[in-house]
Amino acid sequence: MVDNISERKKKILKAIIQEHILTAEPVGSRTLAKSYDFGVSSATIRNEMADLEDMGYLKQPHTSAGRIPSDKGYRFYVDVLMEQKKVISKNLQHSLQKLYSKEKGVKDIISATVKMVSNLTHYTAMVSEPQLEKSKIRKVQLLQVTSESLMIILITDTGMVNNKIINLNQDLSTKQIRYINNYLVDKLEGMNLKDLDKDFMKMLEKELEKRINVSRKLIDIINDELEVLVEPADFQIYLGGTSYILDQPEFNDLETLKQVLNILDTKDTLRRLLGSVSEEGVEVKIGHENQLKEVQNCSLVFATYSLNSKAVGKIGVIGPTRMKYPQVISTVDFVADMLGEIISKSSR
Amino acid sequence: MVDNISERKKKILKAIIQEHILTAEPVGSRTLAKSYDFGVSSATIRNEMADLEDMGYLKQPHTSAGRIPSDKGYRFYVDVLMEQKKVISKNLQHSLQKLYSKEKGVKDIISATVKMVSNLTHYTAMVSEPQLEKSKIRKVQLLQVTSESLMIILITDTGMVNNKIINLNQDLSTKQIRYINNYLVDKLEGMNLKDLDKDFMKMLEKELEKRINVSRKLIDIINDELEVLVEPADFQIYLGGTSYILDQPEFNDLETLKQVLNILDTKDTLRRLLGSVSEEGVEVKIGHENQLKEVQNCSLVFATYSLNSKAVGKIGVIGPTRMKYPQVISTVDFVADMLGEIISKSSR
DNA sequence: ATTAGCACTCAAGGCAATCGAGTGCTAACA
DNA sequence: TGTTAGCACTCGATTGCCTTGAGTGCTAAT
Repeated sequence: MVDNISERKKKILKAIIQEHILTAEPVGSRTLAKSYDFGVSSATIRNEMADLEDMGYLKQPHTSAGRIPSDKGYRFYVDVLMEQKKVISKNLQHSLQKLYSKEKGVKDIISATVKMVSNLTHYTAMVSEPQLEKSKIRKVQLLQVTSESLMIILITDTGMVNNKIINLNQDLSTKQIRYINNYLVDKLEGMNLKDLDKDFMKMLEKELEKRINVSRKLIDIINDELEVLVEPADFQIYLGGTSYILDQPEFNDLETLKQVLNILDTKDTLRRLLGSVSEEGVEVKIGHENQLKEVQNCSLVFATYSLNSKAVGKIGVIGPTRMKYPQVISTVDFVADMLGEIISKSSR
Repeated sequence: MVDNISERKKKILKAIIQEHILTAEPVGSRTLAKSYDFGVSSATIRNEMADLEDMGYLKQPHTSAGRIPSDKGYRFYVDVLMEQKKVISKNLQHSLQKLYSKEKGVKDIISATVKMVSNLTHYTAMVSEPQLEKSKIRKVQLLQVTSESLMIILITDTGMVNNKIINLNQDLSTKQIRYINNYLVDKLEGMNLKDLDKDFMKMLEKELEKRINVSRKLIDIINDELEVLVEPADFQIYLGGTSYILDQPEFNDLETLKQVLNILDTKDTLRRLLGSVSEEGVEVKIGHENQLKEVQNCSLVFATYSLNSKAVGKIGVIGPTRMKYPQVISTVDFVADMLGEIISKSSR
């Protein structure tokens, strides 16, 4: 259902939202008439504001106060009213590239990114690692660690390196290891990780058993460990700028503050918060549009970043619904692109 | 300089501190006389309290209030007065072991530990990974990733796995790689990481250059990357239970709260906070005993954990100076032991 | 449709009074 | 000489009251 909303109402709504984002205070008709030049009196604006409140774009904290935007108001602002900022200075771009240049691997790049985004936006930022199920296996390697334990190492085309120790509880000859290794290399390299499902594991198990002269139990172990290794449920999320939350007057209340910090403290909920990597481009979740009730007075802005034009991870910002959407959206968008590029380059 | 302090004063001081730890309020002579049975009147206690204040163990927030312990008071409490809690229930021990059993590697074990400690103590907890410079190299492996890039993998006896991609910008034959690999294995495995210093790298560089038929530049690159890989400066610190800070009334003030959260948000300062792994056993830093002024209204309790009876990492708790020292100290101590055991087992 | 005017509302801030937990001091007592 | 009862005093916290002022909604005039 599309509200029929006059040009003047739009202008006023936009002004109210921008003013509120700046001041964090309820906006009254007087101030509005003074600061902005609408060519109408405060009384007229009052009427328009009353209309906008009826339509659900604004609300009043209490009877004798000005108006603040509702979630719906912000939504309309983001979708329609707001002017996109597209300009990121070349300077910035350059200094970012320099910042990245001395990092050690994907994980370090992500650490640096999350710090950067939070510093640029002055909100708390988070970045998820490239998701395994979106990646291809580039390299598999078994490595003997002790006489009874192996390490399996997995390198993906997204530059992620996973590894896990496998305890065999029995000796294995170098030759046997080499054989299994070659077999795994042959079967797994180049494979999409999402195809590495139960069926495939069964098949792998059978074939291994048929071909080589090791106990069934051993193969079981190796398979189990491999399965855990590619478990998608526990990808890391990097967090930065937590203390920026405290700058926001809407979190002066300790109870709400605690709710949010609790969310940020638990990797599990963080993962749910970021959600799955599906949509392309920038996504904005305002207040009650979020599933988790603990963050329904927050807004989230995220973008996916891609390797080889395949979305593999997310980068996001969390702040109060009264957020500087234009800046944040353009920053997140820009950095996401950048991050994709850098990771591609570093893992090429 | 040892204060001569009577038994009765000790008893009173101990009572004041325990009362204050419980209530977070200044403790007055009236309440003290009522709750505890000293067999003397509040007036006498008042006199004793005045003495204790003169000696520096107590202080008054303002003239007409009760007393609260000073840092010196807490120090005396921890060193002399406090009764150590030594009992950790078998139940707990068991459930911990179970919790650990399904973890993937050292890093996951540490994640679980930090969460556990914060939940047990209700303070913010931190754990550092096993420090590289304390470890031996157990395994080195070069792995060809693409035609122009290698990965070098390093496994230590502490179970840490480090890796780094090396971009060569030139092709290298499998044979050459195998040669370099074997050379590195031969030279590095079994070596103490702290001996891998500039001199050693120089030597390595020279020898490699002499023996194999690759460009000087290539060797430079490999050496550089290896150097970065064993850089001790950037070991991770895992953090958990950040939001417990908010439960403490002493951090109701947003300014002090922000100071502390800022510290916790920056890995670098966190590292300084935990400090180097030197002393054995449990260490308690109370208020101004801390170097960083941002945490001088906090207390830190940490213990080192050891692998093969060599201290390799730290596990710590941060909270207000009004901390439940007996519980925290015994918990941290216990978990540190446990963690060492578990990691040893998992990386054996 | 717009606007000036006016009565009304209500959070916030200032102020004074009160409360009460706690102190220090003094004088009496064992 | 150490202990205690008693008392005046202090001072933060709480409470209630008043004022202020930004803001609204309604009405009547333009």
